[in-house]
Amino acid sequence: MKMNSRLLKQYILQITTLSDPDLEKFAALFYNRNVGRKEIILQAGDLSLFEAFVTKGLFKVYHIDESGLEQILYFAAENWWLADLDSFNNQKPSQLFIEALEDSEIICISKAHKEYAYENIPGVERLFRIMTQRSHVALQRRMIENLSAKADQRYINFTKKYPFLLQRLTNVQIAAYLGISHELVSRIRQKVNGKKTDI
Amino acid sequence: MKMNSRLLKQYILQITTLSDPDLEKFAALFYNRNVGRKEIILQAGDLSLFEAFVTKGLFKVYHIDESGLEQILYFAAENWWLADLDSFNNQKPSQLFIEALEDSEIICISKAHKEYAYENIPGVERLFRIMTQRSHVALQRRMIENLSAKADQRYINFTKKYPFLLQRLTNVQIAAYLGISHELVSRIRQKVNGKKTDI
DNA sequence: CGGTCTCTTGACGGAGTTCAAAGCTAGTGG
DNA sequence: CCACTAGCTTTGAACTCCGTCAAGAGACCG
Repeated sequence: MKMNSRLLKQYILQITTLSDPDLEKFAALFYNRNVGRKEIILQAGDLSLFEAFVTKGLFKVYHIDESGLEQILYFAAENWWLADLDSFNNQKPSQLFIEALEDSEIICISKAHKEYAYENIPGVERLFRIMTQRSHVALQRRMIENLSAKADQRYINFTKKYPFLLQRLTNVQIAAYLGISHELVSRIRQKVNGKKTDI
Repeated sequence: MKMNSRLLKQYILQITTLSDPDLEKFAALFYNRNVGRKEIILQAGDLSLFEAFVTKGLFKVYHIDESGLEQILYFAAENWWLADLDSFNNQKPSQLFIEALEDSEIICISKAHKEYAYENIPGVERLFRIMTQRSHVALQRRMIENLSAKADQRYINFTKKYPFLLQRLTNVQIAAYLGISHELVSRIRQKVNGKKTDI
């Protein structure tokens, strides 16, 4: 427990200031959970019972449309949060799936404990406001990029932004994130790698 | 002033509970501003000096890419907020433009006044956390839709979601929001309207 | 009235999808 | 430890969707 919450505390202090006792108090509200590869911790239709911080491993957060195709909203590796904001905050059925892509470890907080933290630990409300604002800004940027850039540019931007994820993901997963076919990812990769060694 | 802040107060009470005095105190931090059609109230490169709530009129919030093309992040009519979160909160140069599409009226709050509200009016921090979470959820849904649906379906969804905006927008603006060419918007509209009267 | 903006329509080309086949990799169980 | 399967990647070919270019026809404003 101590080991895993250390990452969380580091993360929080990068965002806002929280006194040491408050930090401990907040961290104590989380519980540990190990998640095996391919394990699904949230299904569409379920109520999201917890919000989680990833301390080890990798997840995909995705949607499945009427024709059965997967759209990946985001990947979450170490130091990322896993949540379906809509389902968790408004206590309504989720439209998303969350699945582990590797054997992983997360620390979780329940809805009740989070409400307790909002009410009783000064600065937690602020922490989550800032976190959400940051995700929102990041998503806005991705939206603009998707509206303007072609597939090959989007792939290149992805490799620049998440180089540490590249070898942990398959083409199929990257394709579902970029909104293109996996065959095209393969072709773009060939083209891009070709250029690299063309010196 | 009284007239315009009434809309704001109504809006806030739909989201969270705020005591009457606190509501007044918060509303008093805003100032009125009239904005003429085609007036630009934020330019890329500028620092965003205020956050605004629209009480009358219509705006577009957009980005311009290297090739000079416009991508519209969102439209804001009555009861919507105008903000470049990144620029306003982190006090760095904006990457966005905000322009009035009609003669409009907004009420604005400065960075300093907003910080004051966060510190001194209980519930304001919570208000903005919830607002940001909601926008984020909405943007996530739009992202998923853009990843999966084809142009005609996206157009249809747009008309269902924002019927009240349709007659206030041009095809060019809708196209810049959907990420397609305005010629295609025209063609899709023909096709869809054709089907409607095909009874 | 003249200029600017918008909408529509057609023709063409290019980007990306779909389908299919084959090779490759890695995990699994006998 | 090898054989087998299942999933991943690559490649080609046909097809579809959509963007671009171009031109004409309203609509609106000064």
